Amino acid sequence: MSKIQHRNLYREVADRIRELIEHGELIPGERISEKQLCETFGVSRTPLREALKVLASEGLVELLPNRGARVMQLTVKMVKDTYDLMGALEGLSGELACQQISDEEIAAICDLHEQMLTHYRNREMQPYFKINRRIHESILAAANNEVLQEMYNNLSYRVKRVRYSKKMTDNFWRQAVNDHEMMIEALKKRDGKRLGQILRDHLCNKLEVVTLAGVIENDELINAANA
Amino acid sequence: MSKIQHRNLYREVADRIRELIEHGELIPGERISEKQLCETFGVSRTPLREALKVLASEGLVELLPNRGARVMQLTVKMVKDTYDLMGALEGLSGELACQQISDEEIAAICDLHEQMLTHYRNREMQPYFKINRRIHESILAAANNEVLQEMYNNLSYRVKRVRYSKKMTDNFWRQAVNDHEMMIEALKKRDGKRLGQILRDHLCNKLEVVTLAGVIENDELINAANA
DNA sequence: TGCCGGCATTTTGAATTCATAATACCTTTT
DNA sequence: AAAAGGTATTATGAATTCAAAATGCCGGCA
Repeated sequence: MSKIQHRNLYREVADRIRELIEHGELIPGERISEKQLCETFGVSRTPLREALKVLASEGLVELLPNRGARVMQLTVKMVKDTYDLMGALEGLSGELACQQISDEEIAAICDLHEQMLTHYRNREMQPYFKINRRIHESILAAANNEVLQEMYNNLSYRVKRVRYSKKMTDNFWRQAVNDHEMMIEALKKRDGKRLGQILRDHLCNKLEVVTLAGVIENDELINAANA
Repeated sequence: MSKIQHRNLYREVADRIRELIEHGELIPGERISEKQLCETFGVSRTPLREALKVLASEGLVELLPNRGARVMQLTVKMVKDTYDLMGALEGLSGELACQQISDEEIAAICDLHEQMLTHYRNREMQPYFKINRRIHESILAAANNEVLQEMYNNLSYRVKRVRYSKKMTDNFWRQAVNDHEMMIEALKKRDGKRLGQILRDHLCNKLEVVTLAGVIENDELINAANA
């Protein structure tokens, strides 16, 4: 029995705008016309503006007083900063998870790990990433810290756009899988310090940033290079 | 030359409500009457409701659809979770700070540290905490990661209310000062790993939570015990 | 030709109004 | 007297309206 979802318009609208940003249909830096969005969504300006306020405090859009809203522009530094943060959060999630994770949960993660390995051997990128993501989510969930989850998801959303532009070279991929092996090992031993360290240091996300940093200057804007 | 502050009403209102919450004039769990707040602030419902949306995504208030807003109720678990997170963030700030902090910045922090020690020796609680806070803020600033700063400040705001109820026993205090000595040492050596570890493990905030946890059950609400 | 200033238009900010969901109160019935 | 149901009231959700700021356009002027 799932909770009844009283969907307010502003939540709905916020979700839709998030999608638009994620899929690159709203260009970063470009001015968001309230009227236009109102028309496309078929709502009045009130819920739309409320949605923009929420998105602004999530860091997805920027509100310039008397000058409307625009999609937050990401710089390489911002992305790097965000990834540093996410690394720390993943590390914490690993430590906390080890303190209380059940045998069943560990088994489930090991199972996911095996599936991931299969996808790796078959060089199936998309399925690989999907499982990869689920593993990290499982650890995050096992940490049993809602505040942490909320923060992580928020950060994750901010940089979701740039994930499309990642390049997965064979070397990086192998390294990533190797890290996951170590992770599983640490998890089985419930070695929180070690799992945390692995997650912090070797966040597979890092390589994406490295890739990016090679191309774009530190304070330069990230162009909306999406799929 | 400071930036011109275009103060929108909703920002102003949000700030005011934050103050009300912080000072315990809005009781956690108690329903926030829109009309009443509108009258006290002398604004219409539109900016008020926008402010509430912002505060909600900051985690300070809770919006129940069709049922108005209420000040977020803190449970001991939530506070503990938040402090775990803040510990991780402080740890990160230490690591990052060591990578790029200048000699001048280190000197400034050492200076603050000396001031703090004086207040400690004189048993001047309030000044001690003030300087203590400034030290942590300095390290956070030296980390040069705006996203991190933003997150930390947000988390800090959420639990600001409970800080009033902390008890500083002699033992805890001595321990805290001792940690600070180690911190300074690590900072001088620019030993990021170590500074991070010290900050993570021995966040002086932790003791407050411990104190609290001794009195209140884990999922119990924290009563609005303010100064 | 290029720049400045004023008017018109557009867009945002805030108040008001209208609609609908929730709550309280009162009546009715057992 | 207590409970159930229905109506009245109140509070919230959303649209509309009004006000003010910003932008754009045009003409005048150097």
